[in-house]
Amino acid sequence: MKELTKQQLKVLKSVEVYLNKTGFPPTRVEICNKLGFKSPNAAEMHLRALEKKGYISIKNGSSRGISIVKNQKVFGTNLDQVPVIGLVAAGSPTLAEENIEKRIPCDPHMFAENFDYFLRVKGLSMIDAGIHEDDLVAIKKTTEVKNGDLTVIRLEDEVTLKYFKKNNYILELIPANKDFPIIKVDLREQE
Amino acid sequence: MKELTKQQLKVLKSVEVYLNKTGFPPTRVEICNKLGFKSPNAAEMHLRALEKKGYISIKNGSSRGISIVKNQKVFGTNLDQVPVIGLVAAGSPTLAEENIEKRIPCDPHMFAENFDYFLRVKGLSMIDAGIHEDDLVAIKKTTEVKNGDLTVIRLEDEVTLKYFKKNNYILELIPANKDFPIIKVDLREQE
DNA sequence: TTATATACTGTAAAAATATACAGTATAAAT
DNA sequence: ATTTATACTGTATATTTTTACAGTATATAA
Repeated sequence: MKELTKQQLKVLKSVEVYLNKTGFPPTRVEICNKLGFKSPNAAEMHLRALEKKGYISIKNGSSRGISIVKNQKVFGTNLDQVPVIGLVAAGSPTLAEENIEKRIPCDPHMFAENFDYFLRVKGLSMIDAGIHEDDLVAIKKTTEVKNGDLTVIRLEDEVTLKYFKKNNYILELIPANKDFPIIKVDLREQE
Repeated sequence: MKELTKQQLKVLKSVEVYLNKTGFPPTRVEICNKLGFKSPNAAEMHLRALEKKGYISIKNGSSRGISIVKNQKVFGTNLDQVPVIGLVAAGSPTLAEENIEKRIPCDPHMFAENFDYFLRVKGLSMIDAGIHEDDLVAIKKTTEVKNGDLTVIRLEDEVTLKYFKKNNYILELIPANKDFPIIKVDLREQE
């Protein structure tokens, strides 16, 4: 597990103490008061760091929506902390820390195959496949791609979700939205 | 422990389930949705009933400020659920359920002597003793009253906090506020 | 010297939340 | 027949809370 800074550890501990004392998690402001910060944003940023590193999980928009992540192997259901990657326009989505939006406790076997991470969808190019803005798409890393597969493709600086089709040297990337063009790539010209 | 109605039990269980699932307590609206109520006030009233009966404690004004009361003998510090009684103008304050505002987990030995319940102060008659509106006063039930004691006195339909002074048949009740009169009672006329 | 990461302050707005108040409905008790 | 307890609906408001944005300061690395 990723290491914590001194301040992040303080915040984590103060959440645990509050939880033990009251039975519910603290607010940002309560953490500030306890640790002597003067801005709720100080607590917010430490909490988000703790979330990224997998020590806590935060339910967005919920007051006191903090829960501490245990090494939970509860009743055989293996709840891992699956990372959520933002679909950034530039650069390939990787599991590097700076790309992790947060982690969600869930079973990677919840679908037929297991998967490695979630990708948060930006834009509307997949709308005909029922995938909307801000949806989470479960992604499995693989080296084998078959024609017709829905894939995460990096083309130069663009990362997109497209259907995959390859004939010899001609690669076709088909978006699931009629308003978007089919992209054709000649693999002899471009990688 | 006081018995619960069917609905109160449902609410208590749903709080426990939510807590186990998320790690933090539900809001009134979340309880409503889970149990099919259409008004957050439905949840509120059941929660307040559970609080009165000592099954949960609620931190007023805090979101999700619900904690489930365990039979806590944690580390030797005996945390009982001490009831809070509203100082109602008419009738004697008793530990009967309808008078219990709520319960607070605390050690009855936190002061020198132990005590039976808290009384919530209404009015300003004790202000010179440093007791203000809405303060909680720890009350010990007793049959022996000495002169000079601060006592809870019932006179006909009035319940008040007063200093106690008795000479033969003349009882004097002295308020700790110069703006309030000393009440003298001749015990041969009135009980 | 210019980034880059950590660690904040300060403010503000939108959303979530607790909670008060005024009703309605129903069954059981008086 | 009227009260009483339980169990709600529906609405509204004040407060709490999250969270975004724009800065500042400092130390370390390139």
